[in-house]
Amino acid sequence: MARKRVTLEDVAREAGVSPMTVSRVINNTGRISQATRDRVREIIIELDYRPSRAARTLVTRKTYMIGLVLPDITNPYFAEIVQGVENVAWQRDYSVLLVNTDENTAREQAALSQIEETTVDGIVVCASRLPDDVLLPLIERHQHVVAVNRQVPHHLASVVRSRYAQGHRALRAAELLIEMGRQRIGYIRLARSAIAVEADEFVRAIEARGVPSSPEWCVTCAPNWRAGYEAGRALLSNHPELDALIGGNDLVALGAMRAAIELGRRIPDDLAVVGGDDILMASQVTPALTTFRSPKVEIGTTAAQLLFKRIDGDPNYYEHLYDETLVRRASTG
Amino acid sequence: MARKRVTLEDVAREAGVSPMTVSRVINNTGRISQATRDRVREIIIELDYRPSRAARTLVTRKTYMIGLVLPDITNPYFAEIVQGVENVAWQRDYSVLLVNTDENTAREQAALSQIEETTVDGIVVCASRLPDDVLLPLIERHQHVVAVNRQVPHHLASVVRSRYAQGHRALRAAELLIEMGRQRIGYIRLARSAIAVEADEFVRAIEARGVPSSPEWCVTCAPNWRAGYEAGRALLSNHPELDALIGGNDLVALGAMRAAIELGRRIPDDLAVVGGDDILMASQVTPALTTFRSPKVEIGTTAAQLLFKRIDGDPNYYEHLYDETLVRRASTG
DNA sequence: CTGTTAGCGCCTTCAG
DNA sequence: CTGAAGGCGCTAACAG
Repeated sequence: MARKRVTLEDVAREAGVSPMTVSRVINNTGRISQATRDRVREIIIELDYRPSRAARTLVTRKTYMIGLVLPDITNPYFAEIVQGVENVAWQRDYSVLLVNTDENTAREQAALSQIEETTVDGIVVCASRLPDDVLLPLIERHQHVVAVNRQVPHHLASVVRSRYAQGHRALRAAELLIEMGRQRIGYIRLARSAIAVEADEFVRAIEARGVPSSPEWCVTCAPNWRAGYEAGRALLSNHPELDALIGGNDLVALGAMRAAIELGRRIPDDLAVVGGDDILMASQVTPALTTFRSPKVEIGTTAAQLLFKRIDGDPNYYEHLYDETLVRRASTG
Repeated sequence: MARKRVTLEDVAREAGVSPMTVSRVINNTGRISQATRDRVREIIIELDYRPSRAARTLVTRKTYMIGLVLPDITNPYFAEIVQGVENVAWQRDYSVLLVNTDENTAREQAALSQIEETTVDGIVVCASRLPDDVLLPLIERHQHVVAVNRQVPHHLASVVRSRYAQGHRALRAAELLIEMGRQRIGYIRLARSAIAVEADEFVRAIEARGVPSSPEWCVTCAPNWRAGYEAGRALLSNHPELDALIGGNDLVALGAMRAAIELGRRIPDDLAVVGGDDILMASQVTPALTTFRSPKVEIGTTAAQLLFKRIDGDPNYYEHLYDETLVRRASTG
């Protein structure tokens, strides 16, 4: 059944040249006469020869693959980043090894330590949930890495992240809500997120503006719709006094908004809601969600480009900052 | 800088054993005394030895990677399939090579012909847009392939697909709409989709029920929200008489529904809308979208399982049929 | 239980 | 412009 694999040597024999010549034709390297080049090409097609990646990798040490580690592919935010990375990789004839860690840090850790240089020429790590003391040693072993939405020492990786400080979104959202007269702002922050602000910091920032706040109005949940729904339901049941809600990302905010509606809150009259990354759904629900637009595909393409810069030999690490712009919609009135 | 790679031999030398022994320890194969096993393990850690995948692949002919080819990762439908595939691969210590073809058939073709057996141990192909005469030769070259939502000869690949015939969803939706009294049903079908029904077939099926229809009420568009929006806008502008709309999938139906709302149609009073796969957004918009629920994650896990069956040596190809169940929501009244 | 031998398929290096 | 030799790092198949 499995007829023997066609190798370089087979092609060489058939073409009456040395394996080396065939190799040169394939890689377009060295000087080869047009005649033999054509002849070899013919034989390659005739024999349906396909080079062995493994053999090539063994000697060149290049895999022509990049790794992409992310927490949840079903979050449209990450799906768009994947699209960006994929596009750039495609143009460079690279493949993308996807590792979806399903918000599981153990899995992420395993992935990062197993995806060696022998598997992949470089790595893009998205919004890692791992603490610094676990993540940094892990990326230290890789020659080329780009971190997305995560601060990492400049000598370890390139970085693509928001121009603003961590927690910026939540604080900026709070500011907006206060300006609009909201006085009791709930906050559903994301568990283990590098960009979340701590509850007490959030409380202090709000109180600094002369508005009451409380750590009781802050809850933490996983970054998906279901978790947001449940967190919102719990928070609003326990604290009916809230007149505004900030979600760590759109999915969470949308889940919470659904819970609010089910609990009879009218939005934005009784309750204003703000999200975080502007996924499609945010603009399509009723009322539409006020959120921050982030350039998702661009994040992916830039991350891939910075990675290829390194792969191409540039010894520097870079930092790319992107802007998040507030998009005001009906959920805040 | 790049300190020399640590190899099996280094470990062997340091441990005072033969490379073969080290290999056996790593692969947990053969009988090794506990003493030497421990000793070797120690040295491996001490030297921070990592096996070379390429070298191993070269001799074993196994890459421990599977390929996943799909048209659009930003469609939540496919994102969930990815999640399913990823989970199974993860359990088996396999990696997933993702190829997002961006609805570009040339790219899909390239991917399928380049992702060789030397790169990947098997392939899952989702909803290929390629015509049979292009797709079949392509998958013929691969030892192990699973096709999702696509009919393929039983001797070429395993298949995961809906229990119902092609076009079932659209026809079933039409039936429902007719039952509910709709008389002028528009259809936005997906371009190059294996599950779409042809316009004239659709028209005939409806007329067979004594309801008027017309090919003019059928348009074709790309399977994304934007395209659905534009198709819906055009269709409703040209044919204000329509009182119902069927979309090829949820994204398209949701886009069309948005267009309808912007054109002043009240849903479901003036216009009923039906979608296709039940993504999260379908249940969250207002009015919520009537659609068909498909077991997306299950599709992914099943596809991966069927693939591993083959990889594990089962010579058979299988066919897994899943059910799509109608979910009636407000968009149809 | 452990070692030896012989490649896997390709590319680097050095000769012509 | 082309070829010969050697080795990348690992494991299969046999010996012991």
